[in-house]
Amino acid sequence: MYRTHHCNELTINHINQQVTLAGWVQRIRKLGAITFIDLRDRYGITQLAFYEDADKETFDQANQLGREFVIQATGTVRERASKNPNLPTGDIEVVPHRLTVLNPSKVPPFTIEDETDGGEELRMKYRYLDLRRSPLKNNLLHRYRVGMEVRKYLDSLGFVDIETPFLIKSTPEGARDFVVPSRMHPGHFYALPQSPQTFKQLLMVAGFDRYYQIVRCFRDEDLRADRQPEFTQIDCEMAFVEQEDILQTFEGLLRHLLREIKGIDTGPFPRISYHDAMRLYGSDKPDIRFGMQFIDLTRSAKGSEFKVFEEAELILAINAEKCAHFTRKQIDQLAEYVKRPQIGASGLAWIKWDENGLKSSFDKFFTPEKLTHLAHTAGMQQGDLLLIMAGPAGKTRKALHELRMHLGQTLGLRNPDQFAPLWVLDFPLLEWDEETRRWHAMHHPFTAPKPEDIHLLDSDPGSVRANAYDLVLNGNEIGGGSIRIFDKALQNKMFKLLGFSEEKAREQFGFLMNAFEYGAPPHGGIAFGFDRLVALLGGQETIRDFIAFPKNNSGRDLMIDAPSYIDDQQLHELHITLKYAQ
RNA sequence: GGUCCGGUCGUUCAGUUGGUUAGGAUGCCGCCCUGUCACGGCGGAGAUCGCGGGUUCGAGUCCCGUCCGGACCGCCA
Repeated sequence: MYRTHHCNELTINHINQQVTLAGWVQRIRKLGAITFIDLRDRYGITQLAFYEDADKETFDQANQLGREFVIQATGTVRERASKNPNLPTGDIEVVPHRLTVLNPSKVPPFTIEDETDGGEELRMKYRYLDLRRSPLKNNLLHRYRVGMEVRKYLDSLGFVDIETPFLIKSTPEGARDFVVPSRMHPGHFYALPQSPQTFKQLLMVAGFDRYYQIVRCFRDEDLRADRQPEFTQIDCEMAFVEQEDILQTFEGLLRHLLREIKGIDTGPFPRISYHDAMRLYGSDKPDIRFGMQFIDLTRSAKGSEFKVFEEAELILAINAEKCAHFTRKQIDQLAEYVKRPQIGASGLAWIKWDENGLKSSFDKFFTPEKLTHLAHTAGMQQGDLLLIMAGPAGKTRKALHELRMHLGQTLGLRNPDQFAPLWVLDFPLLEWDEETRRWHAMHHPFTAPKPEDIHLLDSDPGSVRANAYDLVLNGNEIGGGSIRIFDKALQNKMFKLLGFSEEKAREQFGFLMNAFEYGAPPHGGIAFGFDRLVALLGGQETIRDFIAFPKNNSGRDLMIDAPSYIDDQQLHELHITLKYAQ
């Protein structure tokens, strides 16, 4: 046995006991005739004290150690002469009489401290060292805890964890697939699942009723701070349910997590339709920790010589309460922000109401009476700053959404300790893709249209609403799902709308269509982005720090250096010839 | 596919109008130090300024290209 206790265990109650500890050398403090060593393991830190007078040999040994050496120390627990209240073990220290170096260490390339001096790239390359640091270590422990609570909750409701395959078939819908060449079938490829979607539906046909899986999914798209090419979903499906059953069940899941992990009870989640979310927030994942809902001024702002307003399809405003003190420079900076190419607004108009009365960026076009009327229509109070954007509807909503989020951030309204979940309901079933000039499934091709909208499928597909829902937390989509089509005829109709020939549909999804001929129950489900959920519950929006071995911005694993070339023999076996020389 | 930011001792940052012995902090090494816990004090070593070209009497600094990293847009049913 390498140790009798771990490094966060010993207290005043262990005084005079003989103990053996093992761990990493965190820090060495040499004071002349005393040397202190902070010994670290997963659980915490215990101070070792070496005295030249008492035990010269062990003292000399201790002075040979370096940072991150793995050592084993046997000695006596003593009460400290000067205690450290910041440490759970701060009342005691261990005075070793025997010291063993289990393994020496090179000097690490960055300091293993809570606030490390290492940059991102280096820490990714030496991820196993970065994970020794408390913040990262705690993130992974937090992730484990969230996962356990998910399992506890779902298990208590009779959900069954069933594994689904990773080597499956490529499908044209959705994201780009990661693809795996088949050695035994020349020219054939597996694809890694973007999600276990069809399999969980087949499990419903199989009668499993309530399925879940915390499962890896793969999408070959560009990365973001909150997006990795492989990521984890809490994937769920239920049979014999309506939308309301699913909302209740998974609202329960998030409430359970918030209660168990954060000690917060949010009460029932608000619900909003997709239509209203876009109207009031310009986003299908609004952050409702703060107000600043959109105000439609399209009618009331018209009727002047101000061309920007006159020619606009839509005029929207947000009221930044108590921001009338913003300087001209600050407002210009906001305008610059929305004019960045990523947002692409053409400008920003404003009305300021301070102690000197109303002032606007379009004063020369508006009479004072008209300006006053507009300010009142927008619900302004003295001290407020109204920010107005005008232009094509879609673009204006999007840009004002960005401005709202930016303001929320800079005004400190996006408090990571506050949790404001909501359901967004009634998503459109389809969206028109200008590029391919065809309809796309907004959620996925198996999503059921609302029964009352089915008659519009032929005449006005764009206005058909789906039984689809997203769970949004603090401006992040953390889960989404739908009631599925379980009727073969309707599913065929959907495929047709999406531009699949009958032959193509059978080739891609024939297995599902076949299954639907053998008694498919009504069913529906939801999937949560586990990494995102874990990060949000941890008070952050970057998922990378909650994944043990993540990929970098360009999809590389800097530690193992993947992806990489493979040798010709492997290529040969896989019947692959490279078009470009390495 | 595109936009923006960055790359300087092990690490992290500074480096002014182009002329510096390329600087600080931290880490590392050595000496001193009996109560530290971000210990302290003194001293020392440590840099092809990402790479390739160009402008110039002279480039870390300006220009072009390229590679790498980060953030974002497109993309992500």
